[in-house]
Amino acid sequence: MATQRDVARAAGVSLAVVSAVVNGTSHTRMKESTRTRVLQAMQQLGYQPNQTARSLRLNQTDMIAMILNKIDNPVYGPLRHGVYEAAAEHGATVLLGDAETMRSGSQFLTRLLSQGTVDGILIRGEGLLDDDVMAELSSHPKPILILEHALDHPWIDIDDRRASEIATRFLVNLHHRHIVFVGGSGYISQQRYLGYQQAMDAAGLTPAPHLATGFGEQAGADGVRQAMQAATAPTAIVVNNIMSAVGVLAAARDLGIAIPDQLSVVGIHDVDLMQHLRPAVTAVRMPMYQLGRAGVEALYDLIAGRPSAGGVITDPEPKLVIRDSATALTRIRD
Amino acid sequence: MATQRDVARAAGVSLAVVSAVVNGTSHTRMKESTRTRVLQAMQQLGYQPNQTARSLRLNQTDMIAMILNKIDNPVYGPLRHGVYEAAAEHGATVLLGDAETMRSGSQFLTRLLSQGTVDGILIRGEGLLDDDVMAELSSHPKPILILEHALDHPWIDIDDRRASEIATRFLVNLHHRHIVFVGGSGYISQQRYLGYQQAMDAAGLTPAPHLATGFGEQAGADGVRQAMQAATAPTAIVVNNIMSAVGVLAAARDLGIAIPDQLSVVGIHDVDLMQHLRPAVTAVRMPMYQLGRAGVEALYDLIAGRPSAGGVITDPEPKLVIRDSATALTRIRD
DNA sequence: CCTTGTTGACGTAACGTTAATTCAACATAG
DNA sequence: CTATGTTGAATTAACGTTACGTCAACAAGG
Repeated sequence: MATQRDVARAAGVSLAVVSAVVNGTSHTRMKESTRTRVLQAMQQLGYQPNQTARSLRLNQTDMIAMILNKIDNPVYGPLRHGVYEAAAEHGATVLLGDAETMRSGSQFLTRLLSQGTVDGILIRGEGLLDDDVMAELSSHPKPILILEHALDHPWIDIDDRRASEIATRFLVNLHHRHIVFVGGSGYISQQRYLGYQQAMDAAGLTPAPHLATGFGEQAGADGVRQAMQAATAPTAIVVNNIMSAVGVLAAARDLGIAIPDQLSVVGIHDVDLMQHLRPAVTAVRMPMYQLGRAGVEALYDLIAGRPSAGGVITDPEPKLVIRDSATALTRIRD
Repeated sequence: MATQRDVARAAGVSLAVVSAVVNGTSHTRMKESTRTRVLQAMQQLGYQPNQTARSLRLNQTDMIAMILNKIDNPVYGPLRHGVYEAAAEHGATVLLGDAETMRSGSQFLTRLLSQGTVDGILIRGEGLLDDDVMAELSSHPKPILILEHALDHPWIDIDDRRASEIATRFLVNLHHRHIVFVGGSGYISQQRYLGYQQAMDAAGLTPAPHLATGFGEQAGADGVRQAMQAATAPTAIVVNNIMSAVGVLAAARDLGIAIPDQLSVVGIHDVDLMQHLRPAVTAVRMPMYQLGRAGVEALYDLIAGRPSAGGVITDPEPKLVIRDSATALTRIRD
């Protein structure tokens, strides 16, 4: 492939001029005629800049890594979009990795740890990374930003507590009194349980214990089964994880429980799928796209050595999307 | 950060020795004691190799790009796993891009086209890339492998025709006679329609015209609605796209059609979600993981200048996973 | 004794880019 | 006419690696 040297030779100018043309440096000036001559030579030779050489020289790769705990989770779709978009605006490309494969010594981790791979790292799912992996990453000279609540790193997160509070309050307003929270483990589930608790308390209702069955479809199914075994079965469920909601629907059908007539369901996080399920699932939409964008901006603040704006995103609030899986309780029970 | 030069100084050896220790070169030899001294110095200084410099020197980045037409499609989960795994075995990292954002002049495309970004490119969804984008990519000196049927490039694909043939034959064996194919546009849908046609012909049945409603949930719903409007409504449907199957279930429910009692449904491609829907969806599992692995291997053949094994993957055959969405037709209609 | 081979290492030239430094040619002001 | 600027460019030193070529020291074989 043609290099700047070839272009310089073809255009009859020095290397410096070609470089200046390539990235519009003001320091090395030239006549407009020279510029076009260089541009023509580039065209003719099919010159393509060499990223590697550029990165070496500038000590900057224009790549950032994003590590997700479960890359397949559809809630990450908008997050990824936000990150890709914002990264592109910064002229950067995204290297996507899965937390599950990030073991110590793995190819991806080794790559990340080596110099000149990425300019910064975004992580969602810090809790799922082994401690030694986090330690290795932390020793990396490039900045790290966590896309959830964190203690040892700059972070930015969505308002999980508020989301479940909104979901719970919605059910309270539909006259439900026995509402249960089907959740999982970890800080995020805990926050969501807190929001549930808060809304229950505010309504003068007794919060049920946290049914921490885990993540995913099976967890939702398990949650429903456990909940329905209680002395007084709940009339409504707040589901921690949107994929769990799928399991909740399945388990309810299997148990012969009609949704929403016998059991109302509200999910946290909204994905396209929810509107195509039957019944379509009422869910709280979280600003994942904005989280992605804000994460990249904060990371670039860090990269530039500027103070980075972190904390919980409150501007686009979690938003309830009402569909068919929750309905008002007409027959008051106790 | 410490460089090889620093390590060399600390260990009292030359640069060449450090480099040899780092990548086990046989040309430059050394005493075992020297080797351990270098290793110790590395440890002490926290030396991390610089990928960028390495790439520049070797003209090889140990990265490959994978471009998917709809990155969020869950059927790509196993494909991605296969690609990531096989790439890691080759010491390479994967740069994931979405065909939707690959416009001419976009950040990602520009990056791909520049030298020293990736060693090769994997594409699924060639048809969705603009012609000028494909032309630009093709002019790239690094090899390109298409993960579906292609004319202008080496390719490797799954057996779509066989898949729908299997699905259709299954329904035929359940005594269905009015079977319809809900599909979309493009080569893949066409192949699947062909498989359907083939199975229908083999059973002496008349294939219905291709109901090409597109991709995704809405397409599935549209397909059902159209199919049920026919003079003789079908008793079974083969759904081209797995996400369409979700839409089929929803539309059937909305129309008051019981699945599988009034309408049997078989999907092509299987994803976790299918077993959690109600009814759980009978589907043909495609070897997407193997496609990913085989794609990487073929790409590395190309990179090494070896002849690459392409064509349709037949070893793990498409496999029917029987669940609850299809049942035998007992009441013979006409 | 010289020749040949082996062990263990060193020096250095690239790879392609960027940016600091230098400089010739010419114009303008005093 | 000289001093001072400006325009338009060329030279060159890195950035961190890798691998080729070289070489000293020593051993063994004739």
